[in-house]
Amino acid sequence: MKTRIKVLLVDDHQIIRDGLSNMLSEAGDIEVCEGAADITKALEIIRKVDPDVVITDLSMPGKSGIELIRRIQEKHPGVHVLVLSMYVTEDYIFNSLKAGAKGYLPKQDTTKAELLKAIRTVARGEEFFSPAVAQVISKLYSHSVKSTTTPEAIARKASLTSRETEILRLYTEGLSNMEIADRLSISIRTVETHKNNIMQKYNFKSTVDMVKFAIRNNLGEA
Amino acid sequence: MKTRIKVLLVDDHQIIRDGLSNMLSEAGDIEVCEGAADITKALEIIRKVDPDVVITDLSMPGKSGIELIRRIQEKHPGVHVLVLSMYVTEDYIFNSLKAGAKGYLPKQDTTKAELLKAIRTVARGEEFFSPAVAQVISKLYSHSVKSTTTPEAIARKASLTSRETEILRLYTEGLSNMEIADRLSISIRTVETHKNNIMQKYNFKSTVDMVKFAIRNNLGEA
DNA sequence: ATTAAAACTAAGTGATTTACGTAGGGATGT
DNA sequence: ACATCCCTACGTAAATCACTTAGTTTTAAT
Repeated sequence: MKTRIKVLLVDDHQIIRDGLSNMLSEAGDIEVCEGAADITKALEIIRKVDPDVVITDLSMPGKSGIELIRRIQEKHPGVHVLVLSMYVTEDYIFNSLKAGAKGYLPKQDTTKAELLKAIRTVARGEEFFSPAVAQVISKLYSHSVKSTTTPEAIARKASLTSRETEILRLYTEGLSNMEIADRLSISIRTVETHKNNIMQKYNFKSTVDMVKFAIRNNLGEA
Repeated sequence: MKTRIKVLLVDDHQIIRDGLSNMLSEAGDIEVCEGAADITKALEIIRKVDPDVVITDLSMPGKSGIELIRRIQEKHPGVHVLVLSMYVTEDYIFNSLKAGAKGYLPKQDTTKAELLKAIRTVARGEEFFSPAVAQVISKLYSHSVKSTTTPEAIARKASLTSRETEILRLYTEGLSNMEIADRLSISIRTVETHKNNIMQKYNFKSTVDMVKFAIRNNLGEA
C-alpha cells in the first residue's frame, strides 16, 4: 500500500478551492492539504507539507501562476504542477510548459474523472493534457517551425516584454491602472510607465486601439 | 426585519452545488435549502419548502432546465428563477426568458458579488442579466422588432438608442470623447452622458468592456 | 568575471480626460 | 395633458496622460 497523493490547491477563488477539495477528498488515494490563494502562501505550504502535486490556477492576485510554477521548479523540483485554468490560449499553455508544468486542464470542461486521472498521472512524474490543450500544443509546435522563416512577425510580437504583455492582457480584461497595480502589487506609476512603453512601441493613439490590437493578436479574450 | 431569502440550488454537479451553497451561506440574508440534481427532485423540494429563488443550471440529465422553469411558472408563479448556465447562447437565453426566468448568469465569469446581487434582485421580482447576457438579448430583439411572445421591457432595457449606437461605434474606432464630440458637433458633456448611459444599460465596468462588447456585436471592426 | 544592455521599478508635475450625479427641453404616444 | 424617452449639457471630483528622470535587477555577451 503506497501512501496517498498529497495535493495542494492554489486558486484565488474560495469556492473553487472548497469545491475541488470536497471532490478530491472523496477519492481514497488523495489527500488534500490546506489551500492557498496566492503564491506566497502556496510556497509557504509547500515548504511545510511537501505535497506531491500542486494544482494551480494561473490568474491570481499578485504574481501570476506562471511565476509560482517557476519557483516550484527551482526550489522543489520533486513537486509536480498541474495547471487548472479557465484559459486555453497558446500563451498561457506555452508559458506554463516552459515554466515546468506537468499538466494543463481547462476549468471549463474537465470532469472529476479526468481531474483524478490527471492528478495520478502527474504524481508519477508523467505529463497530462486534455484533448483541447493537446491540440493547442501541437499547433504551437507547427507554428514555431513556420515562424523561423518570418522574422518580421516574431520581431513585432517579441518587441513587448513579458511584463508588458501581462499588463496588456489585464487592460483587455477591463482593469484600470489602479486595479492592475493592485493585482500585480506594483505602483500605479509603474503600470503607467509600462503602458506608455507599449503605446510608444506600437504607436497606438488610444487605449482602445491597444485593446483592439491585443484582441486581434489573441493576447486577450473576446 | 424581513425574512431571509430562501434559495434552492439545482445543478447536476455535486461540487458546484456544494461550492455555491458554501458561498451563499456566508451572506446573512440568504438561506440555502437542500439542493437538487434533477427536475423531479427540484419540484419536490419546491413543494416542500416554497423557496423565494431557484438557481438552476440548464444542462441536466433527463429533461432540460427549461422544462423546470416552465413547470415552476405553472404551479409556483411566486418562485423566481435565476439561470446559472455555462452557455451564453441565443437559444438557451431566449428559451429561458420565454419559459419565465427572471435572470440569467453565465457560470464562466459571474462573481460572488454579482450572484448575490442577482439573487436579491430577482427575489424582489425584478430582472437581472449579466452584461454578456444582455448583449445577446439585445441582439435577439433587434432582429425581431415586434415579438408578441416575448417581454418587451427586456428588449428596451437592453437596447441602445440610435445616438448611443452611433457613439459606441465611434468609440470602437479609438476616438476620445473630445473627438467624438467634434465629429458629431455636440458638447463633450453630451458624449460623456451618452457613454454613461450605455455603460449603465449593460453594466459595463470599464470602457474596455464596452468596446469589447461592441466588437463582439459587430458594431465596430475588430 | 566583468560589463553593457535591457527590463522592471518608481516618482514629479502640469495638462487633459473621464466618471458620475443632476437637469432642462423637445418629441411621442396614450 | 401627462408620462416617458431621448438628446442635450454642466460641475465637481477623480483618473489618466505625457514626458522626464532614475535606481535596481536580470540577462547576454565578451
